[in-house]
Amino acid sequence: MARLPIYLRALQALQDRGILTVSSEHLASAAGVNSAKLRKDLSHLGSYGTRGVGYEVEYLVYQISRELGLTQDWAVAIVGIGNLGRALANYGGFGTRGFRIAALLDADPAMVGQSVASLDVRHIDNLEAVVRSEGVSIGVITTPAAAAQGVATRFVEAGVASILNFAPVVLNVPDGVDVRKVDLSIELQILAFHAQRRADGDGRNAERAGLELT
Amino acid sequence: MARLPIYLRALQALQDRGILTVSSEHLASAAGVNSAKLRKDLSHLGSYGTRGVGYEVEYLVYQISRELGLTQDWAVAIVGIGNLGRALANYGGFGTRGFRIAALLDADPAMVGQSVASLDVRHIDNLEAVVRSEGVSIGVITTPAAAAQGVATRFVEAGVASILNFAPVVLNVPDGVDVRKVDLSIELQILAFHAQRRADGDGRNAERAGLELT
DNA sequence: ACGTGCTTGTGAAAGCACGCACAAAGTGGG
DNA sequence: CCCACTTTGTGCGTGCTTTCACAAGCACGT
Repeated sequence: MARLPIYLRALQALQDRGILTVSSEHLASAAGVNSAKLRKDLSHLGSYGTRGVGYEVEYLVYQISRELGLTQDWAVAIVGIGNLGRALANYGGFGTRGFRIAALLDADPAMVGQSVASLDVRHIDNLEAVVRSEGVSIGVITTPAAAAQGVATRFVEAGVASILNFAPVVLNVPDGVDVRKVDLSIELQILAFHAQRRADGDGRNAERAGLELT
Repeated sequence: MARLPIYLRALQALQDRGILTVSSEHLASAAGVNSAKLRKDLSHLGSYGTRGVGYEVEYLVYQISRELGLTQDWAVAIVGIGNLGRALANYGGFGTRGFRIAALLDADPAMVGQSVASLDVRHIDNLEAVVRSEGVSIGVITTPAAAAQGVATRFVEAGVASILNFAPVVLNVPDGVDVRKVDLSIELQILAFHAQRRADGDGRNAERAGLELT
């Protein structure tokens, strides 16, 4: 389920506050979901709750981490060391969650050799070698749109079956390869869409109110 | 619908290649969706296609832009000028799509006054004033998790009803306020989850095959 | 030992999204 | 003018997701 990471984060926040057990109602509101949904999600992992009490925070953290595969560590390669690539490389929240930035790659010779987040940027031609030597299993693409498909294909051919794509293109990959897309501009457009619907609705209501007054 | 921005991007790519009309089948494969779904989505905006021919690219771009509210321009304020905030400020893809970065805000006095993407970083205390003077209607939060809720509340009180949140917390906002969340670490966790399921499945199959051979 | 009060886990209903498959509608050639 | 071909728009069945509502189960005070 795509919601497990959210639960995990909420649980870790509770853990930091020293809370030992939590009810589904509580955890659900912290995660922003319905409590029945949360209970059903958790019941798919097994019965880890105690009726009348709730869930033991620490045990649940462990179970969800295991289910998500965070007990092992995943080597991540980032291709495209622009502003966004650098921001990701410097983002501290990965290491603590089982993810290790194993390599930074770029096509620009001026970028190669620079040190970013205590890693040397290497040339994209080394992609296959890096994937093999570092055991990379997750690829992150932060290149311009035009370069993204090529990088994705090389990742796939090198054996990387999980790709996180920040470039604004739909990637074409074989079955069995998992691509997730994050598009900042699309998020803004969706917000604008809802904002306009709100405004349109207000406008229409105002008009109608006006008409009714005449 | 959340898919309209994807269609729009695909259409603009077609437009750049000088293509004048497109069939639902074609556009759907470019956008990575089923053609029936695409036709149903488009039919909700009205009947803009011609049977036997397809859709006129330019007209469809205009209609979707209008539906998304991209014909007006939206002022965006970014709070939290760390690596990610800077990356967003420098990202060029916004201006061309009706979004204008109107202000950059940060709580750190050392950051205030610096120039990022030809904008002066201003202190967070000016949030309400900036929202009013620039007509900000979309707020982007790229602060650390601990500061995010406070910023969100100030945005809401200043009249901003659309928030894009990159901080790893669930924001608490009143009804009528639209929050979208982008969490890089969660995306990686979902990829890891699927990767592990693939691996587990392989393992189980291998085991079963092994057992069947004994 | 027993009842009271909470909380989980889940059956059942409702809602929704997806995709097939086809009728309606337009185009172009003969 | 008609026919064959293409493509849109949509009715309908199917399966998944979400939500409600409640029985089963556990802890605690008496």
